[in-house]
Amino acid sequence: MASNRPGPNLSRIAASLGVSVATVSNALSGKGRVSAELGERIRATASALGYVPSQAGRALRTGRSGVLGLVLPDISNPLFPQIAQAMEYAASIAGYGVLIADSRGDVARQTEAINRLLERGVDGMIIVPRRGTRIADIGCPVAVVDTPSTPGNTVSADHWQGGRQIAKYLHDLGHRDFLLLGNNPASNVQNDRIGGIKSALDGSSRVEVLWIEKIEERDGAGCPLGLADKARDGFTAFAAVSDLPALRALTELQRAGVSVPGCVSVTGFDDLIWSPVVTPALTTMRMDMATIAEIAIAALVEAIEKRAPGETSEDELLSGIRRIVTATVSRVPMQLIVRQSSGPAKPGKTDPSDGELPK
Amino acid sequence: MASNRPGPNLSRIAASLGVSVATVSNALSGKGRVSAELGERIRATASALGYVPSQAGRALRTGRSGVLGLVLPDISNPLFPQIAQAMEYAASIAGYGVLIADSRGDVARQTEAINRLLERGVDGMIIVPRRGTRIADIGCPVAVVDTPSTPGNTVSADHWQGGRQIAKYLHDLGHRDFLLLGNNPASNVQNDRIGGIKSALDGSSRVEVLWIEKIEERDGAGCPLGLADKARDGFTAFAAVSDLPALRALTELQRAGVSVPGCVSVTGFDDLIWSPVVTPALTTMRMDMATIAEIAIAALVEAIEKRAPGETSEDELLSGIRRIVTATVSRVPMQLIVRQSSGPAKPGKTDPSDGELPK
DNA sequence: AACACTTGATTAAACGATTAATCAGTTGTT
DNA sequence: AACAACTGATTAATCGTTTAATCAAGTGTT
Repeated sequence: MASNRPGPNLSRIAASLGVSVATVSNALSGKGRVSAELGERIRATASALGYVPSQAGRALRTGRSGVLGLVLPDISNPLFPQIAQAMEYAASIAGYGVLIADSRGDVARQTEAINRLLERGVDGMIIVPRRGTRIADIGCPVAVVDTPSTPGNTVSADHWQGGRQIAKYLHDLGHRDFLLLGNNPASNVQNDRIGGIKSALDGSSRVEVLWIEKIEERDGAGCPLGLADKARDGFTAFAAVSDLPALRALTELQRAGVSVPGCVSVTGFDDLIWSPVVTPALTTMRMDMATIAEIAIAALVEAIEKRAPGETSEDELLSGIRRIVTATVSRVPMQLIVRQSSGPAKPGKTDPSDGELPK
Repeated sequence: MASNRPGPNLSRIAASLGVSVATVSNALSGKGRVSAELGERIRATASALGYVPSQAGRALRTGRSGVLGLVLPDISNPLFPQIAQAMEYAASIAGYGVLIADSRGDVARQTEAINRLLERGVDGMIIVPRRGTRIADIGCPVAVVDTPSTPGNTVSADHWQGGRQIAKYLHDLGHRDFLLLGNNPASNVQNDRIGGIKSALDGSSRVEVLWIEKIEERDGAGCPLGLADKARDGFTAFAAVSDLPALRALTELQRAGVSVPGCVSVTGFDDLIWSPVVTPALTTMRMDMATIAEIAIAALVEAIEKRAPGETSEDELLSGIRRIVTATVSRVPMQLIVRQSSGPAKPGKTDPSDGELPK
């Protein structure tokens, strides 16, 4: 009997005040011409009746759903909570909802996930690409959050600068022998971080890079990385390009009796959930996700809302080239978080028996 | 000039075949009466033109958006990637999209987040409540994923059984002195896990519970938990109710020179991302998120789709009481993942110098 | 041949909001 | 006084889909 959608609609408000729906719509959107007095009365009864505009009706008419898609091809990424939280917050401030899409780590299914979002009529998408995948042209504005060195990147943390900063910090502590730990050399983010670290270290330092996935291909997943041997070889700074390999390094070294930070220092990137609670707590570089999300969403929303209906001519021109939005600020500085896993480099050979600073 | 939504709509297909839109709609949905031959022709041209139905139009007409809301009040929870991934997958199979909502850990903002979802017209929601928050009646079907002991729980892992299982495993290894590590006693999930563990240990074992947040209230966040002292007191099994405290215990013990699993065993819950890669890799209990998500989504979808339009009478009856959906299977078994952080209990006093099995 | 069914299609009315076009008054200008 | 300009409101069309109601034609029964 009753209408299947709960709550009042525009016409119910209009009827209860004896005015037309158009006037109610105008009053609530503030667009047409409505007298101040009537406008006030309309707003009052609208909120009294608990009016909630129907997104479906609005979407149908305006052609905009008010929803953005968030594509994280590597959803198992421990950064996901941070990203999702920041994006959802920034989007909700801008009046948008966030629809998630997952391609279960499979690069081929990334397209499928994107299509699902398009079918749901998202107005734009935020894509955090997996390992430098290039984003093909899709039918809506896209913000790409990867790394500044990637062509087409909209906004991201300044991974290179982050690398320089952690390198400088360790160098200032006296470290001259750096073992860098990465997962996969195909990752633009990891390469930038490593590039930044290397660029900050002049010829006075020794730098070696260990790619974990390559080692695992040979020795199996979860295999030991032989870091204690590296410590014996004189490496004192174990700088991982993410907190996951940093944690791996920390536990492997600890297990082998190498004291951290007594003998060697271990640092990470991203300030993941566990970094403050492990012992010793992890020194790391944090991304300013809130700012990154804010910029990405703002750029996206601008691209969505500036396109007045019926600009297909210019649109066609753009779509052939790219629909990837740009932002004036595209690199957001990273922040050094100093905790207990890093300390002054011990002069001379590493001695597993010293440096047990308790606490 | 051109229509602002790209791609063809029903009427374009209808026009190009010289039939009515209703016939096209019937053919594509398979609902009305259409001759087999024409139906085939319609489907062919629809896919040839790349027809994608407008969710907005459909939503407006049917009153259903095809979108579910996912509410995770504690989004910084490291389980989030697992949950989001599983839910999104199960939902996409059922033809639904997933809109995320975050209340930034703030219990008060949970209502706000739920309202945002309602305003976007979600057809139902999955709520993973924060620490036993009771879900008030909201305007749509809700699936609650918490713990079987919570009233109103739709489906969840069988945390109690998981506790029994890990306890039995450790007991069989010879452990008799258990230190259980939890974060917060207000969490139903953690209490159930602890309850399960305790229930599996008869009088022959010593069991003590450490609530980390209580210790941190006194000593500050990230403070040492004094676990090495506990090991000295004779505790050999450190069973945490989540992998985060387990990792904390592991690193704190290692740092203090207590060998794991040589001197003591450490176990966790949830099989979080880092569990396989730390040294020693963490023995833990895994939830079957895929199954949980499948059940939750199925129950939700059934509640959504069974409600024929205009059942407000019965609806009113229900809404006053509860709109929380139920599933026939409400507890999903957990799975023991044995890795290297657990081993046989050493008889006699703990000696920090032994048990360095280098794998 | 008159009638009832079935089949295959069309017509038309929603769903709820937005907005261009229009209209009736009122005020202002010359 | 006549006309323009402005104000405050209404009318009506539109977005794309679904679906109940209707209709025309063919089939079968008596």
